[in-house]
Amino acid sequence: MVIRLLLADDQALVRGALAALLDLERDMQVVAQVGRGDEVLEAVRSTSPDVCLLDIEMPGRDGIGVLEELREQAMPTRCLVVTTFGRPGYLRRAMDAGARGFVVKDTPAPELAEAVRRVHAGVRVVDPALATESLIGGPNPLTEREREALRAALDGSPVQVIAGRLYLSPGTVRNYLSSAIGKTGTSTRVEAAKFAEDRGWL
Amino acid sequence: MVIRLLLADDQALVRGALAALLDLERDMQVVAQVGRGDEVLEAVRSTSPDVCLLDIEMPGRDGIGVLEELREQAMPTRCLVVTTFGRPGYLRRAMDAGARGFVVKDTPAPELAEAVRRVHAGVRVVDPALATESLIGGPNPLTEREREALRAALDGSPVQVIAGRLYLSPGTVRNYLSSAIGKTGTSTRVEAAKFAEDRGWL
DNA sequence: GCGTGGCCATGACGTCTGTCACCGCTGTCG
DNA sequence: CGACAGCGGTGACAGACGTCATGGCCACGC
Repeated sequence: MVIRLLLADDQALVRGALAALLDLERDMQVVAQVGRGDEVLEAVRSTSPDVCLLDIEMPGRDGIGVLEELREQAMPTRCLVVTTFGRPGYLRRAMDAGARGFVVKDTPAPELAEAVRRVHAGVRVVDPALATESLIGGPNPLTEREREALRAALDGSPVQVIAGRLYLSPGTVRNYLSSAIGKTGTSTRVEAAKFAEDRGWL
Repeated sequence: MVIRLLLADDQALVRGALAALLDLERDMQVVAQVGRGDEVLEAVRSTSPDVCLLDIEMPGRDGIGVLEELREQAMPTRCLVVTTFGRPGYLRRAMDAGARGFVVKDTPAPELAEAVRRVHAGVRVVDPALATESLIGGPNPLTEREREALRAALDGSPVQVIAGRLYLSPGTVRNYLSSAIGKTGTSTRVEAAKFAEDRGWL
């Protein structure tokens, strides 16, 4: 009656350390570890774990994408997202994408095992502090196009380059960015992009 | 004859997991864990560990600052920096600040214990891939003022704001940023700032 | 049917940005 | 001493940026 676990985290050290920690629990067993998002599905297929621990930021495919992929394939595995600092927007998107739990790596270690047990039992687990932060942050006011423009503006690229990446006219891009600047209460597109990114709006 | 360890990492889960991993080694014992940079010195004083594992990004005081502090206080502890993805500039600055080793969290777990042993034995340990990356990155071509201007430009602030923070004329700031843009081969200040940050030039 | 809102675009406007030339001042090194 | 590099500033200029008004197109809801 052990809970079979899969760990997905790009940092090998963290992954191995988490495995060591969870393997100490008598009712848990780590049956697979992967370092890339696009390796999760295959690992789930071959080992059929009870619970997946997913990081958000991974090469290959990010945690949100993995959740969507697992749901599309109707895999019975329940997923607990374990990620670095709480971007409230990630919480919303992760739960929408099918996550059964969401905790940050800053939580005390003993709580993780308990969160795994609750997820395995079918209970949804969300870090309470994150949940409140997510509510006060409010919903995402940006349109899809505004988000795309902001994502492309994150690195400071000129409007012409952004327009090229989005196959849009430079004027249109400037309009979207101007709108996003207004909605975020900032004064430059880079500030708006960072503001939105911090809230997980991108 | 066990190696006494102190762990400093802001993510409680990672910290606890690393402790679990390293405590499995017969010749190691974790004697202290802290989650903030400004708690390291006191912990070192009270537990006098043989080796410190330091993260770079921590609240309170970053890893580089901790290294400088420990050296100022002439603490005999040897420090191994264990951080997320390799910013070559961090490597250089960490070693200059007194680190005895530098590895990324992406390294295979078994190598960490070995790195700890080598640091404890007085050998300097540097991830080979990072060392080469640090060399090809070349030296930092930016002047002190250019770095300050870039740091203040990282969030996309307008020149006026940057000038206010640096107590400089807007024109001067523009000149520094223009110079930095030229040196980095970029075309906007935000791109230049990100470019420099990636190389640890800030 | 008609208002609403997102999408895409254009044009005009004023401001900000990036570049360049040039100034003086301070050190430092041959 | 003169050459040189960094620091701080000014002025001018082309181009980029942010704002606004306006237009057409489409989908949705009352």
